[in-house]
Amino acid sequence: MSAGSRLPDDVEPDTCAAFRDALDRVGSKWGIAIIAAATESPIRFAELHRSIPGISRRMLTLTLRTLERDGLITRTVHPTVPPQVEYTATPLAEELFASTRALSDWAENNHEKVAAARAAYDDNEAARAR
Amino acid sequence: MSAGSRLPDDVEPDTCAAFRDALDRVGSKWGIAIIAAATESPIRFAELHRSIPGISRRMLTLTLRTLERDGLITRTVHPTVPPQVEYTATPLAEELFASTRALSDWAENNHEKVAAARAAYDDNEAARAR
DNA sequence: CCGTATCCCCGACGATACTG
DNA sequence: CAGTATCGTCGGGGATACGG
Repeated sequence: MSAGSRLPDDVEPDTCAAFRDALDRVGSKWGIAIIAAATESPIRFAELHRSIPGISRRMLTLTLRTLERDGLITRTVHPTVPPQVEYTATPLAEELFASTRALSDWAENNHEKVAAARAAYDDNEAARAR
Repeated sequence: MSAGSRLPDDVEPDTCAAFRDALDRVGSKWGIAIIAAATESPIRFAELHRSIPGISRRMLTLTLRTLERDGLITRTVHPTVPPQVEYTATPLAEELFASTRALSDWAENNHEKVAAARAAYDDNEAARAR
């Protein structure tokens, strides 16, 4: 975009800014799990709560609200007794979820390499401490 | 892996666990920016500090250590006076960075949709409050 | 030039109890 | 069933100052 600069090349701020932006949408502790659970079939609050181990009702509510606000989740209230509420991931969320795959795959494929690097690093540290 | 269950289909925990795992590596505030700045050419501490606006020396050091520990950044000390240290992203980090692209692209392409969704939601909220 | 050491703040998250 | 209210914790990250 810019003409050449003399510096060794500046960082592209746009790319990593966009990444941070994505994280603001889906980087929270439960965001992705909720979207994953709500893709392709509507799911009720209690089901959601059951299918995501460890989440509290509070965080479920909060995260759902954020996702809804960002247009990633649709909330449908059926005025029955007892009340019934269904959540569905929007197409936007499904695209987002798909874009997540590359990163997940990387993590899955390279988890061991990272673990090995850590072990080596920590070993070195321990040795240095002696 | 498991035989079929009767439930409406449980979430795949592996996928989103892997995503969370990736975030543990590169989800910190400055992680990606540092990797981006250190790809394809070694870069010195001070240069890094200059090319990433807003980062403190403290966070630069801390994040670099984590990345180094995970095998994503290589640290090379040249024993000169004054001291000179160069950081380079490893091939592993470059793969990781590449896997980041899909998400960044999504954010760039859909930023406006999200903004619109927010505006609509907040409008609704404001109306409901009256 | 390349970091470390301290102190502090704030927002994400969890636990628990209550409500329509 | 589907939330809300309140309180407390914990750690990431910023400001500042010092050291090799």
